[in-house]
Amino acid sequence: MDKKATIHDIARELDLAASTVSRALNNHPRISKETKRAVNLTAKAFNYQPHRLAAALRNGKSNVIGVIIPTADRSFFGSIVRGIEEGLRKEGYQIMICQTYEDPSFEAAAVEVLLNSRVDGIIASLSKRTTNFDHFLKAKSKGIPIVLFDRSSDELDISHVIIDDFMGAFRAVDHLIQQGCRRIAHFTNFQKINIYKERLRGYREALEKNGIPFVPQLVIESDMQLEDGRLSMQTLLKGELMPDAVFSSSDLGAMGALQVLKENNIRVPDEVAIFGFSNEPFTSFSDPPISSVDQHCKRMGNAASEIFLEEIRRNATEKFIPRKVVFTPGLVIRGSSLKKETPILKTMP
Amino acid sequence: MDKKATIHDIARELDLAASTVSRALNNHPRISKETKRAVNLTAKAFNYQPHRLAAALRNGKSNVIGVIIPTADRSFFGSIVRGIEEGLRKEGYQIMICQTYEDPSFEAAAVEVLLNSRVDGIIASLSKRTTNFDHFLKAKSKGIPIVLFDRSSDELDISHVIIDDFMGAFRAVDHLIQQGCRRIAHFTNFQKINIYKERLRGYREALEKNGIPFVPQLVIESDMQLEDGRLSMQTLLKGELMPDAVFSSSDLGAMGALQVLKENNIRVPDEVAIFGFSNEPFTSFSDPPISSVDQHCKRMGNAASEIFLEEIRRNATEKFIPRKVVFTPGLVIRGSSLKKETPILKTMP
DNA sequence: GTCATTTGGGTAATCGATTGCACAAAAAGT
DNA sequence: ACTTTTTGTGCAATCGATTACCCAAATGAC
Repeated sequence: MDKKATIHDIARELDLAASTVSRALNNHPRISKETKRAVNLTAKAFNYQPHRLAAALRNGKSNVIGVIIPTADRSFFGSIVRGIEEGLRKEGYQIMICQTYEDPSFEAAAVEVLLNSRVDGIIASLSKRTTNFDHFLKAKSKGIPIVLFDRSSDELDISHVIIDDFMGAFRAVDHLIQQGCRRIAHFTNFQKINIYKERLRGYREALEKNGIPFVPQLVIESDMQLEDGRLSMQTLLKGELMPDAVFSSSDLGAMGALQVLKENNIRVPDEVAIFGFSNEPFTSFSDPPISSVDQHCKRMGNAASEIFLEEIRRNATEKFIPRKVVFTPGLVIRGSSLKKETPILKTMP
Repeated sequence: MDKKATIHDIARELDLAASTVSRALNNHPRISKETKRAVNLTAKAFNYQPHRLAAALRNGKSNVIGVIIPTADRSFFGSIVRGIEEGLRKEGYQIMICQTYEDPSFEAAAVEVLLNSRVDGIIASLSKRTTNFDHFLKAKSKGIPIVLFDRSSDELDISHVIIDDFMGAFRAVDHLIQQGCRRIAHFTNFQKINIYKERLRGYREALEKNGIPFVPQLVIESDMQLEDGRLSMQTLLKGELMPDAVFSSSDLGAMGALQVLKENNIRVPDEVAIFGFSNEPFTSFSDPPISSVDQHCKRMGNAASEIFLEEIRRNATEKFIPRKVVFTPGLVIRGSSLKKETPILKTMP
C-alpha cells in the first residue's frame, strides 16, 4: 500500500520549497543548474511521478480526451479508436471512452460526464437516433474542441471528418451498372441520418446518370443487421421485381443478402451482384467475397485526432472556423460484384 | 466559453458556506431540510455539476478505471471493452483505455500513466510478449484492484478471468477425432504464452486419449495472422504428412488454411476439416463456415468488472485472495468440421 | 432556572501541482 | 561606493470538493 512520492517529499529531502521543486522539474529558467540536478536526482530516487489530477485541477487541462462511440465491439469503431489513440499518445493524451449504445440520452450523459471530468476535447460519432445536438453545442461553448467523425451533420458549426458517402455509393452503383446490372436494389437504414441519406442519393444519381429509372420498390428500409439483410432479400425474392444487384448500405445487410441468395441457389454475382458498405473484415472472407466501400477508418481516426490537436493549439483570439474534412472512400471490388467476363480485379483509391 | 458553476457560486448566491453546500448536496444529516431544498434548487438553476477531478483529488478516488488491451481494433477486445463498460457504468465508473500494441514497454508505460491518473483499478490483458509482471505487481501494491482477463499467468497473485483453453482445445480436437480425423495438424503461436501452451496441451491430450500418436511435424508455429495461416497450410501441403484436419489456435489462421485448401480444390471438411479458436464474427461467414471455440468475450468483460467491484468493496483488513475465474468455452460447430454423414448441427454450451 | 444535548452550519485544512509576487544576495552598471 | 539588474528561491494563493473540528443557538432534562 505504498504511497506515491510528491514534490513535497522531494522538497523536504533537499530542504527546499515545493515550488522550487516544481519549477526545477519543469525546467524553469530561474532555477540554478545545481538545484535542478539535485531535484531530478532525488525525483528519480523517489520514483516520483506527477499526480495528473492535481496538475489538471490547477491547470484546467487534464490531458485526457473523451471519445464517444455507439459501441466498442464493432470493428469500424475499434479501428477508429485505435487511429485516435495512435494520433494522440505521442502528445501525451489519454483516452476516456464512452459508449452510447445508439441512445441519444446516453450520448448526452456521456458528454456531461466527460465535461465534468474536464476532458480537453471530445471526439465523437453520433448515435443513429441523435436529432438534437445541444449537448455538443454546450460542450463547444465551454471552449474545448469537439470533432465528430463519420456520423455528423452539416448544419453543425463543429469540425468533422467524414467520408463522401454520396461518392462511395455513386461509384459502387456505377460499378454495378458497368457490370451490366440494371435492376439494382438498395438496402438503407430507416434512421434517416446523413450517411444513409447520402448513400441513397448516390445510388439515385448513379442510376440517373446511366439512364436507369429509379424504382421505389427496390429500396428497402431496415436496421441493416444480418437478419435484416436476409429479410430484405427474401422480400425481394418474393416480389415481382427480381433485382440483378443489391447495393447495401451496410456490410451485414449485404452478407444477409448473399446468404439468402446462396440458399436459393441464385448465383452471385452472375444472377445477382452484391455491394456492401464499410469494408468490414468479414467481407473478404465470404464466398464470393463481398465488394465494399472502404471508409479508411484508421485514417479517419488519425485525422480526427489531428483536427483536435490543431484546434487545441489554435490561438483563442482567431475566429473559429470548423474544419470539415471529407475523405474519398475507396472501392474494394471483390467477387460478389465482378462478373466473369470482366477480366481484372481492380481496387480503386 | 461559459464556465461551470461551483459550490462556491451556490454558496455565494444563498449566503452560505461552501462546506454547507457540499454537505447539503451529499445529504449530510446535519443540514436542515430547508437548506438542502434551497441548495438543490439553486444547484439545478445554476446547472451545477461536480468537478470530478477536484473530488477525486480530495477523496483519493477518481471513479475511473483503466483498461489495458493490446489493440482496440479486434472484435474480441472490443467486445470485452463493451462488457466491462456495461458492468461498470451503472456504478458510475468511467473507462480510460490504453493500447499496448503487444509491446511490453508500452504496457508498463500504460500502467504508469493510469496510476498517475489515479485510476481506482485496472483491468488488463497481457501483451503477447509480456514476461515480466512487475508493473502489475507495483500497481497492486498501491492497493488498487487489478484484474487480468484472457491472457494471464497462474503464478501471479492477481485475480483473473480466463477461459479454460485446455478444455476448449481438447474438446475441439476430440470433436475432430469423432468426425473421423486422424492426422490433425495444429497451428500455434511462437509466443509461448499461457493460452497457446494450454491449447497445445489440450490438443495433445485429446490425441492421447484417443490413442493417436503425436506428430511434431504437424504442429506449426507462427504469428497466427491470416497470411501465417496460409503459409502454414502451404507448408503442410508440400510436406509428406498431409493432415486430414487443422486445429488452429486463432481464427485467422484457420481462415488462411481454408483459403489455401479451397484454392487447391481440397474439399473442406471432407478431405480436411478445420477448427478455429475465438469465434470471431467472420468465422460464420465463410463457405463453409468455420467451427470455432467461443470465448464468451462479453461475459468475460462482465465478469472482470464484477471482480473489480468485489475487490474495491472488500474490507481492507481481510486478507487478499485472488479470484481466479475460469469459464468453460463453448464449442461452435459449423460446416468446416462437420462431415456430411453426421446429421445434426450442434452447439455445445 | 441551570446544565447537557442536539441541531445547524461556519472555519480552515487538505488533496498535489502550479505560479504571481516578494525578497535577499549576487552581479553589473555608472 | 551606490544604484540597478539579474539570479535563485520562498510564500501563499489557487484549482473545487470534502471533512475534522469548533461554536452558537435551540431544545431538552431535572
